[in-house]
Amino acid sequence: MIEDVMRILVVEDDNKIASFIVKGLKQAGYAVDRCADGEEGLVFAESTPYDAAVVDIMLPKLDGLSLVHRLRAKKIRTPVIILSAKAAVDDRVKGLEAGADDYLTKPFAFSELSARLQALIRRATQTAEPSRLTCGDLELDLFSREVTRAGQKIDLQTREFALLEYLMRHAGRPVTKTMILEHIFDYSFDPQTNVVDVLVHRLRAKMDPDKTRLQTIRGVGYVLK
Amino acid sequence: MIEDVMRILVVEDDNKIASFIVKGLKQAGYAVDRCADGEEGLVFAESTPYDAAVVDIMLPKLDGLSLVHRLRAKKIRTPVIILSAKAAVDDRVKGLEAGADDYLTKPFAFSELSARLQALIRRATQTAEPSRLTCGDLELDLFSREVTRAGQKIDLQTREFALLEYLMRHAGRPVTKTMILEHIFDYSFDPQTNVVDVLVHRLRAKMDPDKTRLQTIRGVGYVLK
DNA sequence: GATTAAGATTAAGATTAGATTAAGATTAAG
DNA sequence: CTTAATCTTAATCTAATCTTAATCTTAATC
Repeated sequence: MIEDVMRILVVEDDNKIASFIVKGLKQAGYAVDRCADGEEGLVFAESTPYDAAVVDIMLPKLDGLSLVHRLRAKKIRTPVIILSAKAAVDDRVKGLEAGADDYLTKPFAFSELSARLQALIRRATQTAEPSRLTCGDLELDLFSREVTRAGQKIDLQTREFALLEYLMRHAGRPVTKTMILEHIFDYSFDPQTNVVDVLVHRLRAKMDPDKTRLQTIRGVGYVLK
Repeated sequence: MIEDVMRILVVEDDNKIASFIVKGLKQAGYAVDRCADGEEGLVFAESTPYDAAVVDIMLPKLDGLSLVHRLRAKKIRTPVIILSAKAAVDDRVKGLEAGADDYLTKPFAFSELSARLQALIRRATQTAEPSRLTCGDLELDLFSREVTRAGQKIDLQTREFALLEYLMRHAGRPVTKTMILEHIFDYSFDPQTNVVDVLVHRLRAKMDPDKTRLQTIRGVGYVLK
């Protein structure tokens, strides 16, 4: 199965809490977008297929419960965890009624959020993430973040690692520059630069200098053989 | 450690009692498996490293005492609480002779079972837990709180010690800043400071000034090699 | 073979994460 | 209550890594 990096949407107006969540999730290897109010959150959640969303209940413009409600009305079933200051049973019920999948009261430990997110995603996708990808003599361990080629350890930077992971998940299929731009750089438009070319070059230098595995398809993009 | 949910095996043929115990334990945060007869219980207990087992004495196919006896014969030391209808001293003795760790007579309050389980697990993990961690030439004695590197004694402050212990327990795997923040500082929100960086720096200065062992993974955290 | 466009390569400058330091605050010990 | 140890904060410094842009190479087309 072809899987990308898990994408999480965080809708939270408090900058401190938001940055705490975003940082933690990024460190855990998720791609994270953050919105500061409900309306923005709705737009994002509608336009991008996130693997899960973390939504505060108290939000400017459009509150969390209404956000979830509207999403569900539009048949968007992105798993949602509601964050709330109140632990009241009534609130929990309201949240679940609105169509949320889980409910967490502040303050919470990040590890708890992380565990619940993972559980939600696993439930939604019905698949346990493999912790290691292989492709020929290439091995990539998602957990320890180690990459080896023919047993030789290779040190990669964050972006390089993300690119190789992406390529390995699409092994044998062409990966366009636009896809890379979107997934690794979070650009939704062509920034008219050669960032991707430079990144590919750096990755190749470390992991496939002869270009035997990571090949160019002119006019299209790249393939990992 | 949050990631290690305690696993409990319940071997009880009476569905009512079993579901009462299982529900309660799950609510208390344990991962619970249930078997309805002794043979099945034996298979489960042999194949999975449970943190504890709750075993009824009267069971189809294989009674509770024999089950414990066979487990012990196979050097499986999972702590076991025996459940029995009889409060007789004689029975209690038999249970303990068979290798059980505790004995509870029906009917019992769930809180009592829970308390005894906790006590058992604590006792078991304390004895099972090594009093000293090693990682290459690094040694950390949890009892005397002494740390040595290549035999050289190193004086660490409380936080530094806690961090090193945490890193050693996760040796070879990346430990994110958020994990450290939560585990060592008990912050459930990003305090927007560099406490972790400073702590890591202090630990390194004392224990690995060359950064050969405690390495940085940019954008993620740290690894102890 | 000349022309042109895509991609590769390189290096400089900008940016950012992390390292280092030190001062002030806090806590524990005497 | 005083002192010493330790912790937190914040400012500054350093090095990793990202981006840009210029130049070079290769492949396709006429």
